[in-house]
Amino acid sequence: MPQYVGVEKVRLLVVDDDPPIADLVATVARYEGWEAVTAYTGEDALRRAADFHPDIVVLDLMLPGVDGFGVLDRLRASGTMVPVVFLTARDGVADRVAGLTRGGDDYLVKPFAVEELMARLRTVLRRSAGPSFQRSVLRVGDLTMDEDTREVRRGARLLSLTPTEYEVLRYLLRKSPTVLTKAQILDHVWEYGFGGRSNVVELVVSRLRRKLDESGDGAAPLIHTVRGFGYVLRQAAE
Amino acid sequence: MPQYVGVEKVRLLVVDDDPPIADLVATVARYEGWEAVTAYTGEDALRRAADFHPDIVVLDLMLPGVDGFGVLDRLRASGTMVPVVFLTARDGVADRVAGLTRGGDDYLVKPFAVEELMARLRTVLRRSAGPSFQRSVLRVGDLTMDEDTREVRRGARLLSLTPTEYEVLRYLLRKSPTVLTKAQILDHVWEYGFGGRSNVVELVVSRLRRKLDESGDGAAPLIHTVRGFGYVLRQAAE
DNA sequence: GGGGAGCTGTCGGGAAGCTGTCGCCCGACT
DNA sequence: AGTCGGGCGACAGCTTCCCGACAGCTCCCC
Repeated sequence: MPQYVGVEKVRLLVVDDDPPIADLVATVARYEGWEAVTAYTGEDALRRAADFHPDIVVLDLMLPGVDGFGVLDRLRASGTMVPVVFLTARDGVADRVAGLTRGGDDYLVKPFAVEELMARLRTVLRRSAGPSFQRSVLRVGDLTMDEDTREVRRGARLLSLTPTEYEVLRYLLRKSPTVLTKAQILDHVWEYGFGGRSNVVELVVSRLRRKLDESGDGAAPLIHTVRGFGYVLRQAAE
Repeated sequence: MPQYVGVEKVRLLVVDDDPPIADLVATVARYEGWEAVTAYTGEDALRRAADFHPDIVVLDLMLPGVDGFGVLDRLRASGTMVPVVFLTARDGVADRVAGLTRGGDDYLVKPFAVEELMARLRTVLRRSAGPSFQRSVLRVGDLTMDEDTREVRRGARLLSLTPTEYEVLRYLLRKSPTVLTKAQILDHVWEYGFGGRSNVVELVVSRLRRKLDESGDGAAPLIHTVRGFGYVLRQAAE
């Protein structure tokens, strides 16, 4: 499985006053092999930051007490340059956040999809690692995905994917050659709280297949159905 | 027997208000060499978690009193990051669960098959163990089963199994070289409460044998009948 | 702010594959 | 030689999957 960020365990601090959300993020991160710690208040966040020394912070801006900006200011005041990825409500303070996202920082609007959050965290870490960071390119067979340029190619042919298709394909790529259930794909790629208990995943996979394989030259299919279980992305079943 | 998670005994807490279900799970886990403790109420669950320090929790969401979510919140509030596998009724709170399971935790719909639950528990444990988890591959003779890719091979030949066949074979593999009765196989691989007191097991074994041994080169049979008792998977009968 | 283009998800029909029942045959043990 | 458990062909009902058609939505451009 592609490993993005060094060999060390990444240390992540998650700050959100909504425990399920904080816990969700922490759990996903651990699932990726990171170390994660949560804080539900601004004060707690500062305390944790002081003794946990995170490599990256996920910070909700809507905190009771000391709000997200306050936490950020105090973090910076204490001299740490740890990169931060902000979480904000949709119609919230997007403009003010935008001003803060220079450097290695970034932000995401709630509700978000966990794969997207993890992708951004990886990107931010990669960039903050130094000026000489290398491109992140996922590859399976003759299919490549450049996560910086968002270019996806089958061989030399450039594919034009919609955002959803891109996310599903990225997840399949990252997990290849593991077989994923539709529920896993739905849970990781769609926003938490998405109700659709439907066949969206099937549909997106169907559209992806068409784009991946459309060239007349009969390229071998890359996305395989494991009937009764899910989908895999990999070369040649046998 | 393949061992999935370290050398220590896994400590499992099972929380379900239906004692037969909780006990069923606990019994199976103990049979696997784990330590298992049950709780039938939310309050009891929290108490047990506090002094038993489980490595993993099976948590029914439909609890009287403090419900599953409440238990989870309080567990997290007390700082424990123990992974959880949820149980839910079919058309129940599936959406709310989804929000919680996008992490590395997992969930299962009742009624479930015991082997499937154990498989998921092992997977969750494996992944939460750290970034360096390795593939889980079961092997007996020249038969291999990769639990991540779901690839099953006899030698180099790739087999194509249906979900039921896959589950039965996995159970036989995991228990090899123990002889299993048809009742054991039925009880572990089929959902509890399955009515078919029939010859389904024979039938699936029959189909499996054909697929395992079909190659013209007369590979030695791997599934052996112990007449009047059951089946074993192992090389060379004696 | 009106119109258009593209994206996303719902519905539903049709095809393919999977599962369990029936029942006959066979081989093993008595 | 008889009895009984096991093997397995055939089949029917059901589940799963695929994908065409369409409608609501968003975003962008004029």
